[in-house]
Amino acid sequence: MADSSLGGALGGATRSSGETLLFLTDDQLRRGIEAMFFAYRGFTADPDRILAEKSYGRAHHRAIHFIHRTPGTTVNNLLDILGVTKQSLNRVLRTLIEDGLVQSKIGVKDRRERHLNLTEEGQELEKVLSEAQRKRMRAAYREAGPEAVAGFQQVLQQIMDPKMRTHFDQLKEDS
Amino acid sequence: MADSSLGGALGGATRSSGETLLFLTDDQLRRGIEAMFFAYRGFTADPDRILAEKSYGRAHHRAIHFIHRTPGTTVNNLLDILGVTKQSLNRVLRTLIEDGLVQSKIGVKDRRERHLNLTEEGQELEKVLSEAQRKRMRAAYREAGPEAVAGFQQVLQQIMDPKMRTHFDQLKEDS
DNA sequence: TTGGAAAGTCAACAAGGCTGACATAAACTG
DNA sequence: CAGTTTATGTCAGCCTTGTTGACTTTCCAA
Repeated sequence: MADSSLGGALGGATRSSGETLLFLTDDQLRRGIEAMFFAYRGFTADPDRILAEKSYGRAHHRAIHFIHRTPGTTVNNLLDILGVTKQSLNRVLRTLIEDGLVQSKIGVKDRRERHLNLTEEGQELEKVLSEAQRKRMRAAYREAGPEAVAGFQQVLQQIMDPKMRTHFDQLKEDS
Repeated sequence: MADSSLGGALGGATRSSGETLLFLTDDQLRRGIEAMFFAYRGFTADPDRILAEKSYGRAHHRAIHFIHRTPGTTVNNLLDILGVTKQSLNRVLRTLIEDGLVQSKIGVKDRRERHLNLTEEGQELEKVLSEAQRKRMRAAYREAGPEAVAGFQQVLQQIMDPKMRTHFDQLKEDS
């Protein structure tokens, strides 16, 4: 086989336009996979500690986060974003409503719907949680620099399922 | 306060050397946080489907991954990397050993230790799982390009807890 | 030879996923 | 108006995977 063949394997890498794509080797991919694993642990560590004190879990954090992001959202919309069953979400929402962190209002146009909002107490917890998480992200961003951050965002968006990317893009819009 | 003061807030951004660091606004940070959430779901989706068929879970995948990465590792070392309790890990390891995917050998130098290795069957499952996960990462890397990938790695490393970064770096070395 | 480390086990519990079944109210449709 | 669909909530039960605490066995090392 001639050396000039296109797309041939080269030590696990692929070849394209005569350039070796080293960033696509299985080794590079494995590093990315392990980085995702270890980083996600760090990513959730700070909120987890705060939540544990209040005997809440990550599920509560996610609900609080997205209710904060899209105030007045319906249960169905939240289910779609969070990707869990309504039974699972309902268990979490019930405790948040009982504890006075979330308010559920019957829809005006469609009275079957429940519109969810954070109460003042809910806003406070959201702020504590998000600030703890932002603090770590801010430090990471600062260390890595703006170009790295841009790449970080690009790759994460590609990793998402297309449906989740739609949700992500919609959240981005109403900044 | 004079306008020339350093480190003053500017529309949520910070100022450094006279340059506005837009990538450090709370809005940018929030985007990163949401991207991590949605991307991690995609990241685990493919292996999760395969594992569900075999009635295993993510915990089994993690054990298999790191045993594959560091053959002959001890239980204690694995505990350190995975960051769970030995009871939790033991439950997972027991099923993997019973099912013939993992082999546990008594240490030669220190007979208290158990050295873990994947059996041939274990290697096969590991390959299926990691190839499914790599496939998505490979597509994401290809779409984003090498510079984005470098940034992706940099930011993830900064998000990790220092202790986890040590583990990550050690795994990187013996590539 | 004895203390302590490594490993394993048992029990109990909780969070947070899941399925299935069922209830209710409201909206929609023919 | 009757029937169907939709949105939500709820009950019951199951699974995985995390936790703590107590205890045993093995066995290295001082």
